[in-house]
Amino acid sequence: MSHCHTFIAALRQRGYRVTPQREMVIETIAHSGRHMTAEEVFETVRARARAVNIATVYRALDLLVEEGLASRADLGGGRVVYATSRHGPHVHLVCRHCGRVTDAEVTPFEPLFGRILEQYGFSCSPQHFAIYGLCSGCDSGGPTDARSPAGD
Amino acid sequence: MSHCHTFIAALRQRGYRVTPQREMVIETIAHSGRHMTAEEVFETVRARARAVNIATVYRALDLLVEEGLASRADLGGGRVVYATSRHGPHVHLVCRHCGRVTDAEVTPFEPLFGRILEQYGFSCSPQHFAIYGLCSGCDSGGPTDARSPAGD
DNA sequence: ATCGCAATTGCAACCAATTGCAGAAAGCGA
DNA sequence: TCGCTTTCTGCAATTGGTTGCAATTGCGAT
Repeated sequence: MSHCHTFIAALRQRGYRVTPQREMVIETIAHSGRHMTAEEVFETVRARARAVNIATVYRALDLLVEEGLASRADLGGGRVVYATSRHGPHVHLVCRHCGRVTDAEVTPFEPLFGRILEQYGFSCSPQHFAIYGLCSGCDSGGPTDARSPAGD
Repeated sequence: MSHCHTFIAALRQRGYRVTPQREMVIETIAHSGRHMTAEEVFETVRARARAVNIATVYRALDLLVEEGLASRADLGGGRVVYATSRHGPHVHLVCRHCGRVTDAEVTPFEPLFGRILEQYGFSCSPQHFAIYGLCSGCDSGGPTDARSPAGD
């Protein structure tokens, strides 16, 4: 189901070496079926082979992203998550109050992205960034920033 | 034009102390009229008072954001920029190839944000994040950048 | 103007992520 | 299967940003 062998074969085919470390990183993100931070990947890999170094995990993830086999999404605030490219594209809605991440369909964004392309010549990559805001729980009660009562 | 005294008065009114460090940070971002990184603010402040510590600049900027007097935009890849709240809201389009930032109007986004609010109960804060993608120069194939930075 | 206290700062330790380098090992050819 | 070459890994040092704490200082009370 997770097609690890596909990713591994892709690496080999492109002249990269297949090492146990890379194999475990691939299996980790492929089996999880969700987005993971590098730290989470590291912990999972380390449960199987304690000697693996975190620098290696970062480098393996970078390689996968570079080769288009995985995607990296920057959720802001230093949170970066990875998933295999088989994890379909979607938009991350990140609550800037509670930090919760909601995955949203890309479809409703497409007309807007088309318009941005027309107007600014800029083609959006929705899976690579996060939309900041407030989720339903935090919007109703919590105080927010973003307003300047002292304006002028 | 930069209304530093307004921000300073706002701080004092809310019970925060007005220190030379905070004053210089406020003046720096208010006078620049653009987005600045913490490092840039630090360098500017340090040109006036060498002894100021960068941790203080970070804390001052955090406070301003917390109090709604400044806005923080996370451009991804660890790039975080600050501006006073007088700098009107807009969306940052960040090219993930050449790194160029284009400021876009918020207006065309609003219907979409309304729809996201309906569907997910999530209210977007467009000035706080960046839209990743490829600018016209990088999208067309050529890695060379030929676009002028659209304001800021 | 001075006092006193709590907020604020500078310092240094800390943390997460990145990088240079020497040794280890993947994978090719023999 | 055995070396050889080149890549890859682990380690340790480094970087950019954050945090705990003692010393400093803004500012209201006196």
